[in-house]
Amino acid sequence: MFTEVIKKDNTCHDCKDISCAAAVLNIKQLGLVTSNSQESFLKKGEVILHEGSLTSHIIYLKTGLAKEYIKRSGEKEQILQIVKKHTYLGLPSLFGDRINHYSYAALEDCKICYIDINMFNSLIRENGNFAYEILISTSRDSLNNINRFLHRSQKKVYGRVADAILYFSKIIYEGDKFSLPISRQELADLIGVSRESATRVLIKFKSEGIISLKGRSITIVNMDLLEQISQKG
Amino acid sequence: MFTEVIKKDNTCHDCKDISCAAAVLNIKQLGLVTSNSQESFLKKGEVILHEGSLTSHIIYLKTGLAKEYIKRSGEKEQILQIVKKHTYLGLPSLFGDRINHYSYAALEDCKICYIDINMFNSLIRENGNFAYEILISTSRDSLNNINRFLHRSQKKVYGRVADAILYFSKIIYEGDKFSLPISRQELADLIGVSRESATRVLIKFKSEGIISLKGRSITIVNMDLLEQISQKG
DNA sequence: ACAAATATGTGATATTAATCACAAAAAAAG
DNA sequence: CTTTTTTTGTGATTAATATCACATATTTGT
Repeated sequence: MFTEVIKKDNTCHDCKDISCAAAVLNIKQLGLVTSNSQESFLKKGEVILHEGSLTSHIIYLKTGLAKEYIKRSGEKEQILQIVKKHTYLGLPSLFGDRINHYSYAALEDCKICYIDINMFNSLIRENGNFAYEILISTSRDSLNNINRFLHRSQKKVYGRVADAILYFSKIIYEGDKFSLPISRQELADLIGVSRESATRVLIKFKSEGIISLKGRSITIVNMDLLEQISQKG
Repeated sequence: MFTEVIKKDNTCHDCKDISCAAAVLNIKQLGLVTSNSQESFLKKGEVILHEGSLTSHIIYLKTGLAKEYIKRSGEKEQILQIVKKHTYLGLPSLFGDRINHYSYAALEDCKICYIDINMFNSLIRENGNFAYEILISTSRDSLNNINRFLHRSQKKVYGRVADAILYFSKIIYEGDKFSLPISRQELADLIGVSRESATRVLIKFKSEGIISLKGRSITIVNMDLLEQISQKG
């Protein structure tokens, strides 16, 4: 019985955290994935993947939260997005030029799966439905990222901070009370403003009763107003 | 002989402007594409596709140049990129939610091909190699766009204008002498600055001998310096 | 528990680039 | 070939936000 439990945890077929895409694979293909993938654990703060490295494996985030970012020497860090569990990391890089374009670091303890890229590619070529699911996920990701960037560039600091709070509320935590998984500096890097400006606006929102704020804990008090600020820039 | 020429122009198999992806289809599949697609012509300035519309057909740009942009009422126009021939328009929108997220307008007279989306989708599902090619093209597009946005947001006006000039030189025209296909306002919309600022910087570059400029014609005189300005922001 | 290191908050100042208000030039229309 | 419309260029002004320079918390390590 004990060995059976271990076995369940170790096959993709029985994995609770299986991806939407892998769900369309047949038993044989899933078995292939099982024998060509490797689970691993990372502690909060650890780097999962570094930009510039060659993609030797696909990484699938089974549990936990990570940041997707770029940090070039001399430049300030830019956070593209916060990545939730059940997501493949760096797919566009794999299909683009096989060099990772973004870095990923764990914001919480994470469970990840390394998957062999050659097997991953052959699955795409031999199973159109799998390919289709991957296309859907990369397409949505692209639309979301570009959408966020486009809007950001039209907005002033108030609108951007409002956006960030709504992003954590609606996309990441799906609730209006949460604890930010990132520092003020990182929040600023996520929305492309200075740390000081981000801080100031958060405190302004607090003093105006739009949010309640204590350290990294935020509760949205006046959602309508926050959305209005996000809209109007 | 005359009819043969006509026929050649009208089948995908003999199309000079066939996409990389379609090139991996077999004869039968190409025949299917031929009978489910329709060529069309657009004049400079015409809108090819409007954001918010439902994707009823995939559009493939056979010849000409177009701009990919977003224009919401009240907001200023944002140009995402200039699209060259041999490109599918709006693929991420098709796989995302079937609503077009971007608009496209012809910057030159264009020849386009409307392709039925149901057939396109079934080709992806039944031909993994085709799917793979589509994945490559959407992935590269996504990386390029996000790369451009990320760098832009770190740069001041000088760096952005330099970027735009280099973009037309290296990506669009592949030469250091070209005529801008867009107005000053559109150039500003492409790099996210005001028209006045864009104009001022262009003139500054001209007066410093970095480019020669007459109306919309640009020749890059000092490429090294221009690249340095692009790098240093 | 204490010291050191790191993160956060705050005011003053500087800088950048947008906006405004026109003038000039170029393109389109008649 | 004019007249009208659109695009482009230019100076002055304004507004937004980054930067700097610290003070104050908070976290981490010993």
